[in-house]
Amino acid sequence: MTYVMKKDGENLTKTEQLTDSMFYIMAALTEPRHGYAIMNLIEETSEGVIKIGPASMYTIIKKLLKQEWIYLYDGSDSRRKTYLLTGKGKEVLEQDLKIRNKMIDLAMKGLKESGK
Amino acid sequence: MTYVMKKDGENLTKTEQLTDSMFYIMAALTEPRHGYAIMNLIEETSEGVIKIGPASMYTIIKKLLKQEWIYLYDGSDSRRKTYLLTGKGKEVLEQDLKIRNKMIDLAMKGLKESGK
DNA sequence: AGATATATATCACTTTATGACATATGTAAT
DNA sequence: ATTACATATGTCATAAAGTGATATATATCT
Repeated sequence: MTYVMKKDGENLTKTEQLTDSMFYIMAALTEPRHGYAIMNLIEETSEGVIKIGPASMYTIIKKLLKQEWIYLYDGSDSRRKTYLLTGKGKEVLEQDLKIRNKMIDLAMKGLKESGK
Repeated sequence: MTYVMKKDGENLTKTEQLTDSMFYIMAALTEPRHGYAIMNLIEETSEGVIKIGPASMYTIIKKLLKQEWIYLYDGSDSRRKTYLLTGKGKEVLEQDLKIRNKMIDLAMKGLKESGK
């Protein structure tokens, strides 16, 4: 997702789909969580299928911060860094979700009709 | 998805999540389609957000054939190569869908509760 | 005949993801 | 107080995945 300024100054959002890993992490950051907790949440939610290791986790967090889709929510605990979605981050996640749902509908409709 | 043979000979499926692109293409192959048609379907379904170019398309088709998740459905037309999910492919897609839905639920529940 | 849309394919390059490792703190048991 | 383990963050080199540009050929339309 990048924000492009049109000639007339109106903001238009040029949409790009999130990668899987970015989506998972942002999905977890609708409420304040720190990296380690996000890793566990994703693993639990996916029944152990999706595992985001520390390398992926902290690489992606850095990227999301840079985009300003998440922010450092509470640095009070020096050991745990807690993050949360920004307003822009929520918008990006919502837009992504919309497309993800469309693709899932396509797959589910197709499987149903192929009589599985 | 890889199939692992247990000591007792029972088949157990060790699950791995599909990449986005693999998922999109497999979602399109619940009915017979050729590469070019898949590209268009994905672009249309996603309202132009997701674009799979020929490089990605044919690279991934090759990979899916190798895994035997799709097969060459009808080579009658020498110009168009039509593909379809195999039984194994359907299973993989269904399993993937299950996890995708769980992650989407997490995101939607979170967004809702964050009062957006 | 020329232009455009359809259709498949490959190559070199970029982007993204990750295993292995390093570091440090909290917590529980001996 | 020491060992051991879970928690927690971080980096680096490499692997995996994705893609823009380009090439080739056929079909369709004017």
